[in-house]
Amino acid sequence: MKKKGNEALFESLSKILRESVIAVQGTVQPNPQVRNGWELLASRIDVLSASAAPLPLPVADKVGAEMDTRFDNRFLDLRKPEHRATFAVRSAVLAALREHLAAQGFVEVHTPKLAGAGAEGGATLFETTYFGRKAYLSQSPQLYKQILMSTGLDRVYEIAPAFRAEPSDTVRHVTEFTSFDAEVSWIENQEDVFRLLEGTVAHAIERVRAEAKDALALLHADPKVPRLPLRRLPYAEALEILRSRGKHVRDGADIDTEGEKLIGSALAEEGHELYFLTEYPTSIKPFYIMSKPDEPDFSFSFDLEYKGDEMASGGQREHRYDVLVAKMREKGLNPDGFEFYLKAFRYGMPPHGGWGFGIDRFVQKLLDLSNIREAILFPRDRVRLVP
RNA sequence: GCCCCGGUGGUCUAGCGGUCUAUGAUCCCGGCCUGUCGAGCCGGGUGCUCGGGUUCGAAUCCCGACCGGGGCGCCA
Repeated sequence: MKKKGNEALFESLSKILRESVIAVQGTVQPNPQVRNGWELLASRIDVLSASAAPLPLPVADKVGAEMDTRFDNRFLDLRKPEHRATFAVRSAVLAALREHLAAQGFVEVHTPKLAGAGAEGGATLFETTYFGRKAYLSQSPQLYKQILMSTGLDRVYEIAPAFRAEPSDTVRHVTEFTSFDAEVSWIENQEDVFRLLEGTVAHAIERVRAEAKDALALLHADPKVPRLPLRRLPYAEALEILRSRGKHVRDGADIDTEGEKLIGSALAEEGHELYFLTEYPTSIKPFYIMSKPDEPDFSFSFDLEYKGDEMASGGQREHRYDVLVAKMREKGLNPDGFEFYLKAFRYGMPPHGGWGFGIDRFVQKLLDLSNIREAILFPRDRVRLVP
């Protein structure tokens, strides 16, 4: 826009406030001085929607903004291309998961998010009312996807919100997250589950690299495609690694965050960003996980770790009715409250296994985002319920 | 919930007992300049989270509330 030639138009242009929505009519012509090689010589400018000032959040300015300010004004925050890029990547991840699992014969399902009873007991549930009755927001599709294993829908997955009323205040927890769950029948053993999960994750990273190049460049991210099979690190070996690094974890106890990070850096030194931590003690896993027949204190369970953070947990499920009921009692749960679930095990249930995988966390680690909230459009945490 | 750190114009910051009628940037307003830039220059505008206390004097020190950041627990 030049002042000489059309002073009135220049004047009106200079009155337009930042972030206004405008329509410009004019001539496009090449110009080597301009970044993209083209410039638009305006002959007419219409303001379709004027912006107010000052902006509650800088968009094109030199100054930054704190996370809280950003999430209070997410619509403006997302006008920054590098913030939008995260969601292009997230979308590519989701497309890749669906594409890959469809090719493996999976069916995408949806299970209820309103439930009459707590799924696994212990976990903190959001309570709500349902026509005068108590109801809860689902914290996991676990029991439903297992029920489906008795139906002939042998391979299912679900990508849906999950709710946890745990007051966790960390960069990797939110109260509403997107869970990618899968469950597979007729498995031989856990290896079948490992292969499916690692193949799916590797495919997702490959596809993001291929299809979200611009977004990755904006985010200065360069995720590595893992070599398969991923390292399987049994719990007992993990404890040894910790001991060799001066950290003692009692055999049978859970590995705390510090330990998890130590193992993460140990395996990173061996070149493993992604790996399975396997065969956890039975005592720290839920009732539906199958114990090892030869060492019942340990289980056919696993976590998938990525850059020292937990992405998924899963395992082979206990499909034998009597054993399952006994395990519930051992964990202090009353089987009567789970009749809707147990019923499905009484009339023929194939051996099966699966996982629950955190999409938001995966996008966070994939892009090395410092906070999981960055990977969510409108995050929900202990204090944030708006917008 | 516990531990550590912090709350200064719309936004992001400097200041950490008097020299603060508070720094710089951004933004907005006015002016100048300008062929490429989240351009530049000049002038103006907007602020110490709230409530107590200490002190001759508090943005600055103490206590509390509220809010935020990080860590832990827990997990996806």
